[in-house]
Amino acid sequence: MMETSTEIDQLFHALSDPTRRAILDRLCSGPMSVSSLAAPFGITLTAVVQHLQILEKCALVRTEKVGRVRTCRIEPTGFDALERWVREHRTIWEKRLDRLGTFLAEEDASK
Amino acid sequence: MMETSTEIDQLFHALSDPTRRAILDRLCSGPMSVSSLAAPFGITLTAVVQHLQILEKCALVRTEKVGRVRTCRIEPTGFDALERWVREHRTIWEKRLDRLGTFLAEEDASK
DNA sequence: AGAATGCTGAAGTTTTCACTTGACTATTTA
DNA sequence: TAAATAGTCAAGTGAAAACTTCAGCATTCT
Repeated sequence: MMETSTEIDQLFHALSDPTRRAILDRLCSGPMSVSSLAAPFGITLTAVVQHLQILEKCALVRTEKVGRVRTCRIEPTGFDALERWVREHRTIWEKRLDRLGTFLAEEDASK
Repeated sequence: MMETSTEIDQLFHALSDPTRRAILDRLCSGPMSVSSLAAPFGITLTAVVQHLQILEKCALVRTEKVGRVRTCRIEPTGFDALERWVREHRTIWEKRLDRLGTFLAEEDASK
């Protein structure tokens, strides 16, 4: 169902995995090679690379290969997209809360 | 891997599905029974209920059954948790960018 | 040159996910 | 009271997700 696999789908999906969020946290201390990035996680290098591909696809991470070393760094674009989504939806949310407020006020007045 | 299935995992996972986000959008126009909520989606009632359970578990939706009708409404708690996560991580992100700035400045100075 | 390092690619496994079917229960309505 | 309505429950299906293993291939070090 839902044939439109949007950017935001991928973004939320990427962030829903604790290992992936841990990778981001780790990259916050600065750029890193894949293997030193992978070191503290108890999973294979391959698995970490797969996570990186997912993070890269939604612009949370950027990687660049020089020689045999691939360096990974945080890419803020994806995070910006998340912030945008949150900001847009907060206003909708607030509208709804206003409506609820009105409803409660009306109910109160009718007593 | 990663035995700690935290709240934020569930939250991001819940929001990663387009149908689930559509359900939220729909509920923004006000509380609704399960069947009228489900009407525009081309999936079974059962499927919608399953989505609702996921949304309810991470406090994005609240439901209440009166008689044979279950009324669904938005519950802002989950959204608050998301905003908190974004806010916390924006500062980390910014720190990283500062560090990058420092790095670039240092590199510049050494020329 | 030879060995170690850093990563890549393909294929397989297990678990989780989104969804369905169909049979059932409780509440309204006619 | 019978029939329609609103939702529930248990079990099953197919595809995607999160890994793994293992065999390769450049690059760098000795």
